[in-house]
Amino acid sequence: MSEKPDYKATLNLPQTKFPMKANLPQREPETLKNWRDIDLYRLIRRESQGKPKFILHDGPPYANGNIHVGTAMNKILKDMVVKYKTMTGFDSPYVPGWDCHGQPIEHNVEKQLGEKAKTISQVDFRKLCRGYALSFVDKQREQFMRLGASGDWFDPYLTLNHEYEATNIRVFGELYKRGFVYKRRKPIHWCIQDQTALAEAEIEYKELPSPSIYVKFPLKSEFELLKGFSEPKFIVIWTTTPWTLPANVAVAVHPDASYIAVKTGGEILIFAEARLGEVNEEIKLGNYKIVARFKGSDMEYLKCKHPLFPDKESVVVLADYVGLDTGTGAVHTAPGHGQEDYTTGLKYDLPSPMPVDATGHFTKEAGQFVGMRVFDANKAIIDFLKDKELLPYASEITHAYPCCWRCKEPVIFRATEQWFISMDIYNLRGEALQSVNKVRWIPDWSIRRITGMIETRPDWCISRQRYWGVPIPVFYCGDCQEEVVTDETIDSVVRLFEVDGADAWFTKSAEEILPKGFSCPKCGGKKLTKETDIFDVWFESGVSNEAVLKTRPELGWPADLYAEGSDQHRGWFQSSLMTSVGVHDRAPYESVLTHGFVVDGEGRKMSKSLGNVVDPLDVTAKSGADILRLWVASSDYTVDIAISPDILKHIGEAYRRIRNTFRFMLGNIYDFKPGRDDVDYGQLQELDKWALHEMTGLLKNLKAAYENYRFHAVYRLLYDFFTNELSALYFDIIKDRLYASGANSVERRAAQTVLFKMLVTFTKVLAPILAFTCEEIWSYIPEPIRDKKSVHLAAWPEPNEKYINPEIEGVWNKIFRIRGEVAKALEEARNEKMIGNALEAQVNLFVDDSMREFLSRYEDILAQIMIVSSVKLHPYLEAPVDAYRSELILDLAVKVSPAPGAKCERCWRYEETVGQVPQHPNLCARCAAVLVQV
RNA sequence: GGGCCUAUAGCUCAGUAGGUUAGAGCGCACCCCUGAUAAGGGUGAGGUGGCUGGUUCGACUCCAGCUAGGCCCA
Repeated sequence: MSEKPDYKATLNLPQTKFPMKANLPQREPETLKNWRDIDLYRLIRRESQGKPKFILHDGPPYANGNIHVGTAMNKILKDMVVKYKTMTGFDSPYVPGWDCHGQPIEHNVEKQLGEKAKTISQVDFRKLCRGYALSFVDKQREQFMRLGASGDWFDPYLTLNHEYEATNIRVFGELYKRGFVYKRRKPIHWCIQDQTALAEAEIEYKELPSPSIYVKFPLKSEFELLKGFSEPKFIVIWTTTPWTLPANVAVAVHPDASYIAVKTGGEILIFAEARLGEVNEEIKLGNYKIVARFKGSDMEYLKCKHPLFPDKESVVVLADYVGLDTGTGAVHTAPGHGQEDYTTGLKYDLPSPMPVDATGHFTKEAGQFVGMRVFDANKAIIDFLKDKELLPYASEITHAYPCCWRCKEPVIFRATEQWFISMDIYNLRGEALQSVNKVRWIPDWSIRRITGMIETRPDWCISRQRYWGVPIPVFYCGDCQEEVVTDETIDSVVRLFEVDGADAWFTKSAEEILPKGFSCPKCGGKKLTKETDIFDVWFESGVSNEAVLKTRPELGWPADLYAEGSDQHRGWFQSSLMTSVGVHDRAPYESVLTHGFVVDGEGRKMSKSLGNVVDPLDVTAKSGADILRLWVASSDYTVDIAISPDILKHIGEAYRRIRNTFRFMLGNIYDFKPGRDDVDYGQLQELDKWALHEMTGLLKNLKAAYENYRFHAVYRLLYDFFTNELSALYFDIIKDRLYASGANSVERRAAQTVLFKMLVTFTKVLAPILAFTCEEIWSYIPEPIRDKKSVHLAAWPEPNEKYINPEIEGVWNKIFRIRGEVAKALEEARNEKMIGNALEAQVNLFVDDSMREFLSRYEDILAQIMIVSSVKLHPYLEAPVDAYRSELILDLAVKVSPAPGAKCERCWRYEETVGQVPQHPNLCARCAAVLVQV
């Protein structure tokens, strides 16, 4: 029985326990547990001590619901920044935060309470809100941590913390002192049933009938363009809310629209020309004549008599929003009853009467209509107008009308006193714009957006009529009604909140809060009352730079970076800017990075109704957080980024490619001991030097990409390198050396030296992205190199200039170009069934003299590089007609022929040296020598 | 309706300051290998550059309009 020697066993084949299958959903939680066990975050803090700071300040997500793919992406992005900065020598603490107050939480707690919501005390209600918010902080914390984000998760900042709440007061006090704060009436949605203000999200629209009437406003001013007519003149308006007429102060017309004066039956009516047809149908103009035609702007500042109160006036104003699709092109304007009217009122400095009380009844300001409920007053007003012959048309229409989410009754717009931060009194707008210019905005169009928004934004309304939030710390004198805000009052509230939190505002009286014997600075009154409004939550999150960056010793102000979605140009970027500029005259950040929104594969936003929602928890559970992280890294976040099952599938495939590349490196260094087996640079083969050169160039590009937060460039650079330079070239070529050469031979150790360097380098360089996988790989790296407990503690691999070798790059680019052409020729030979494995081939290269001279220097390794058994050089002119002719390289022909010699049973190359060594008749000389040595 | 932004192969991305047949990787097809093996290698087929006009000798690249989509306003 002749047994063939088992030559396979004599090869140095890869060995590693690093599994090919990632099994991330199981493995990642183990890694997380390990990080927790060693308290990685503290370890990093300790090792970073004394290094320069890099502060990425976390924008607080709202403590409500589960995280979604957008928030997940945001946290991953931030984590990649922090991990990178940490590795590159910065002390980069990350303190996550949560926005814990506000209407949505209040709303959900109310829903849970049901009927009980109406009887529960304010203090008890706030307790429930707090519990609700904290429960979601817990939930989201787990979810964020699962993504691999490193941070001070168990000591986050919460806007409901006492000290944080106190900061609001301090900042408000400062802004007040500097004169930015003022009070003014502004219309808001108001439910007259529940007697409460409503947020936009608490409004439901229902189809309801409303009166539809035309009202004639008698023209009081002399109108130049109608000078020749003695008839009474009227501007005709259309409205569906007659009850708002008592608050009328103006009639708005479109500046550019054409208006006409129509003479009919002894009077002249003015309305938009475009509306003539319908107006005629509705008020039956009869025998009419157009006596004048003019632009809306011609009527500006004309005065009308108020149709209900003859001693009052209504002025004609211009407004772009006046539409010509319905009505008369003239709009009754009551600044207290509508958003647009309010804006127009501000522009023209109109008074803003509010003749409606909180219960929806007219006050005495409404004259003869006093005491009526607004919706009931419609009829009375219509009758009154009919009586005065100011009502040319009355009917009814059905349209979408806003209703209260809770009681389902129609709501009204009602002006109430609100607190504002002025953009212009002390030029906060201008200061903010200047500050913006000193900030680095990424991407660069971001500055256009923030600038445009600041230029046009209205004053900031910081008050809400709510329970769940931080009270606005203002007192009122019971005697002179004056608002009282002094250093003293602010200090006492700050101290109170620091100890007892904002709840104390609701449990203590003004007297208890204020210092003993405090009296009104103006009149000396002693009976003070408290403001009932609370802060807009944007004000709260806006002061985070003050409450967090300035108070936590490990942080610093201003932040180096804010990184949020592009919606925050209006939100947090701005609220933070305004509070900071208002108090410190500069932005709270040095740079701001903004990313787009997550959309589906078609670029559409995610919505339940479209059924295209991707749940990050789902992805993590099924594929792993590293898949999600790789997806984030692979996407260009400066625009909207897409996610879909299909995209995730591709990411999964890319992940496997990356993982296998590492597995190859790990598998081939199993017997390599750094410090013992390293080969000096000078002893490396040229190909090895080429690999190090390429790696060094890559490292430089990677650093530049990371520095500019261009993670998708990092991903692409690495992925392409793994595929093109490593898998297809370097790895493929060195396999022969690694497997077949003597285990301790220089050529094998040389390749291992390079592999080892690459392994360590790439593990580090990918760690900010594949946080889990790189940690896993790290645990497989031999001890002396793995001096840190975690790859995230490791120092960034800086490029080694020694490896830069442009000459080698030139040479090998040339060789690889030829290799590419050889591959094509081999493919043809394969298709012709001449060969299968390329090792069955001999490659005959027909090249011109200079090329031949160049290649002859590499003649003995060309076969190895082409991964064929033999390469022979010939003059180009000798190329046979059936040779493959290159289209890429001038004067290059390739003729593939069967390799001479016999197949070595160990290395599978066809060698004429097979059989030279008698003990191993089936081996080539090289392999035989290896075995003899052993 | 307004502001900012996007639109290059099925997917993710490159494309320098307008200039030869628009690139890469993945995926796909076919082939090889079976000593990276639920791996690896090779070859190849895929693009009216959202659409319509304009400027130019020449436009994916500049301008205008339109369409689709995103964020923020109204």
